[in-house]
Amino acid sequence: MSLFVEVALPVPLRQNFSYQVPSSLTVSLQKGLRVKVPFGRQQLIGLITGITEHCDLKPQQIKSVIEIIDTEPLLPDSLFKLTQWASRYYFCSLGQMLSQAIPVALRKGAAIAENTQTFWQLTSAGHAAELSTLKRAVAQKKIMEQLAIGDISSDEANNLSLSKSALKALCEKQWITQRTQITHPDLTWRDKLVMDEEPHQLNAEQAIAVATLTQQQAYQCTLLEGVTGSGKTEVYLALLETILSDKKQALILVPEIGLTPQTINRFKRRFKVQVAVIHSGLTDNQRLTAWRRAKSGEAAIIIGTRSALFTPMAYPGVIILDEEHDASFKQQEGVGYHARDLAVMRGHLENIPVLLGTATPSLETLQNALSGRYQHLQLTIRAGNAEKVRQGIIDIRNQPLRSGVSGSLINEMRMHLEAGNQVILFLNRRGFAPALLCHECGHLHECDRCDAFFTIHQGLGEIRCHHCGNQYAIPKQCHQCGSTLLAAQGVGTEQLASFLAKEFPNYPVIRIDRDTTRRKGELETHLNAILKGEYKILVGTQMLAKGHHFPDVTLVGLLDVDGALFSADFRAPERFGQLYTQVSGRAGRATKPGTVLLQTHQSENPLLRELMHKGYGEFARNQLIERKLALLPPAWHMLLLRAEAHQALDADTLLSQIAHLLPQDENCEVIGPMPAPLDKKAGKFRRQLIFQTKSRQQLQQAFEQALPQIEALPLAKRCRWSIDRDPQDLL
DNA sequence: AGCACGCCGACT
DNA sequence: GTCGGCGTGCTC
Repeated sequence: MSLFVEVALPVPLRQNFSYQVPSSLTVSLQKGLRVKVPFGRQQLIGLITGITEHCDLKPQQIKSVIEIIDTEPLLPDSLFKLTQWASRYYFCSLGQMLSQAIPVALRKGAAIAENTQTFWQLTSAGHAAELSTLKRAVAQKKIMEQLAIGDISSDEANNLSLSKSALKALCEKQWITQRTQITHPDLTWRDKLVMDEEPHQLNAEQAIAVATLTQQQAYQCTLLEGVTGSGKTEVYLALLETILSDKKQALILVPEIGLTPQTINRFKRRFKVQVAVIHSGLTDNQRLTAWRRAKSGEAAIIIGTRSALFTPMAYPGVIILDEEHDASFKQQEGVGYHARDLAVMRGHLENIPVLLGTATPSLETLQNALSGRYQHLQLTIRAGNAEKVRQGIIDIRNQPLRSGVSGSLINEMRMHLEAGNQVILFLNRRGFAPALLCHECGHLHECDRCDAFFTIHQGLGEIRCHHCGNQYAIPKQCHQCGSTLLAAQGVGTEQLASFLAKEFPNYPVIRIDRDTTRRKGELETHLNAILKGEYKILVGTQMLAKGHHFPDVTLVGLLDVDGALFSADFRAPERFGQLYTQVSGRAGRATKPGTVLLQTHQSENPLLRELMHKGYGEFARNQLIERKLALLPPAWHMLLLRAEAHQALDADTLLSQIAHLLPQDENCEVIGPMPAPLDKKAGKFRRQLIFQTKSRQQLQQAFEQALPQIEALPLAKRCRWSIDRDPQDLL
């Protein structure tokens, strides 16, 4: 009798695949093992999700499993369940979810087994060898001398910069050889936790928070709402002390930009334990090593960005998500999962506490905290009695602006600079100018593949489309009328920085945006230079706002408040509130009070006024009420369907057909199809459809029911379309 | 996503 | 005459 397995494969198809298991392989069949299978013309590695004795497919359609790779399931039960849950929630296949959740090396077939270390050692011939014969081979002689003292691991060999070719040569002479040894996980931290650094004295609020958190034994989600400078990290560290002494591991998730050496060191310094750091810069093998160290329990602390959420732990103790509101926790490519939401689910499944920390909670989390689903802890005291910042609005209606800067802001800058301080200006448009305008005919130069204007990059001598990467030399003549009177329209960071350099020749200016920090480590270098005071004027996009603290900055200017506040996106006010609160929390310090200035055409805007006078907490609570009235998340639940086609009509038709398959009543709403905010991108037309329901279950149920019918639509096969549950933005 | 097949433009 | 562009279709 033959056996079949259902296999989840890393392909973007919403289904599993059945394979026959040759009788030679049926011995240790089990759910969760990896298998190598033929797939089309290629071979892929997938995970067994089920074992059956029957298969409905025609025998000639079924292929056979090539190899069973594992002897034990790849993932602990809780993580297997988490990816399963996530694949249902995000309407993708388990295979798609898994391909985000497991390290690439494992998807290529690397062993789950413990980490191994390779050593170089002398052979008996090597021991007997006469070193004087190596007079002309200095590198080889050095190696032989080292090995005579003792074996050397390949890591050490790298550190000692032993020559690779010399090692190879000695290997060929059979004087030395390699030996691999399984490194047994070092779990001594569980016997006795050793501290490397004395904990700081906690203030009353922090002590209460820590006392509350350390009592949590089972699943419980907590929002730790702490103003900037209130010492959230101290609370994390104190909680970690309890978790680690309880012999349990901690998983710490931080935003993409937050994983700086400073952050990591903060955790590394306090405890004498191994910390596994997982970030995008790791190679596949480094990532796998970190994964194994976490899985074995050797790494007591695992700290990483979004995808680190899926790291297995032998002794799960707590999940901490710092800067909970940060948008980088939502995956944008492929399956758009939200690490915060999945972290909460993982906490459930592992039955461990989850801690969400931020100064500016997302409305989703705030709602859960206010409704009592999450415990709500607050830190309101700023360390060192930092003085409250001075806030001001610069009304720029009818004001002359030079490169986007008003006279009042220039004056204010001069005062702060002359006092020896630093100034930051935020402008969320990189490049020199966001458009190229013909002075004679008024033609604005548009990208030929997108529905967007070209941004001028003066320094590069190029015009670029920020949406598709299209680029040309800056034209000398208008494309429409041939006039040579072309003018830059609007202001970008490049122009702003060069204007300021001229205006303030004695104060060095630095620009921080995606253009100036393209290379790896460049951001770090620039940040350090800023901290050292090498620059006095800092110009940047939001990139500069996140997670960095510059103690000598006393003036922060936000230049494009109007653009940030009135974007088409429903989350724009929330985002602006968070940005504003983050930057104003960072201006100045105890001895140097900070100033935050906003340039706007809407100086009377009630949202702005509320934010400035009542603070983020109240602003956010009112935003929640508005979202409820507008039937928007988190009050209602949203699913965004995007379709892309060369013919706008195809995308439109597909989405209308989908719209007809979705229920519509007082609890379910279908909006669209409508053009996506960027109508045409990279030569393709984009349309979108929003499906909203009053409750989460309704959305799940209704869409699960409609999905097979949607997939059966003929257009659905020809048209590129995607599902985004809980979209971050509608762009 | 890969990978192959197939059909039209600019090159040795 | 071919190389190579990417549109289309398939994967147990």
